[in-house]
Amino acid sequence: MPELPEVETIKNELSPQIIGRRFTGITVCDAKLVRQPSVEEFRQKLTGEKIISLKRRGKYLIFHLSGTTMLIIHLKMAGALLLNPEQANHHTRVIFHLDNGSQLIFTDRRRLGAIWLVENELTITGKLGPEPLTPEFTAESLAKRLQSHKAPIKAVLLDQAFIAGIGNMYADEALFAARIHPLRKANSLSSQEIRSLHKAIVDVLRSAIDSRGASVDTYKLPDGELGTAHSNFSVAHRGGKLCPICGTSIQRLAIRNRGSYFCPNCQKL
DNA sequence: CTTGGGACCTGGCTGC
DNA sequence: TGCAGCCAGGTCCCAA
Repeated sequence: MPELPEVETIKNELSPQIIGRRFTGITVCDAKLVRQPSVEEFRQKLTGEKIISLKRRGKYLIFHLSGTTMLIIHLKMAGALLLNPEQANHHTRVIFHLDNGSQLIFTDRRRLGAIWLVENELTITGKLGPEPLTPEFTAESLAKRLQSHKAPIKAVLLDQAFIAGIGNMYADEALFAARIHPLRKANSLSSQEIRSLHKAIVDVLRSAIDSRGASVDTYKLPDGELGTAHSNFSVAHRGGKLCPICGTSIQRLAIRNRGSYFCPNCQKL
């Protein structure tokens, strides 16, 4: 599932391949994924545009273009961006043709992904909370903002308006690393626990980026390779397996209809 | 404002 | 063997 480390990795590995290239044509195989504007307008406006830079905000990929618009892509659950894949993929939704003959292919088995072409990126990303890997994200700012939330800490970490980029896997991993039960009310954490959580969030995300993301389910890098961050997971996607610290069986709990994995011994309520 | 539940979407897996 | 139903989860929408 693409979360912050996966989208960051895609951005890093795609950038040198596509910066400076121009779109020579767009093939839309599944109109559902093009959210804005109409498919026809999308194709017309994007064709001929040059890619100036590639950025990430939360889990969104943002292509800055030579004209006044920008291309924004969200991979949601099962999306991937593949550059010149060797095999045809029957989940291909959109093909971006580049002026060096390359094809950038958006595949998405579950059709949940989304693409926009907008004048102002804030119409899409404006509601996002702080980026966890920037200096603005401190233990102090985290503590202050947690005070007004009494929902389970797991639910608050998944709220993109509270903090951008954390998804189900890395929320579970960060809470485990900080030894915090996912059902703890956000405003009940001690300042020591908040410092641990802040460090855990940063460590978990940085470590996953170092491993080029986690390839659970369908996540692939633009060159078709897999990330390895999932092999370092302690609890995420490890229901019934043993806690690497104490050997207790990892439990699953549904929070906001999301599977939450934790160690009942290391993360007590 | 915060919160929590359902919907979207497809495919792999499980159990009868 | 077939098939119903669960599970995976990022985000939007709506109701309380």
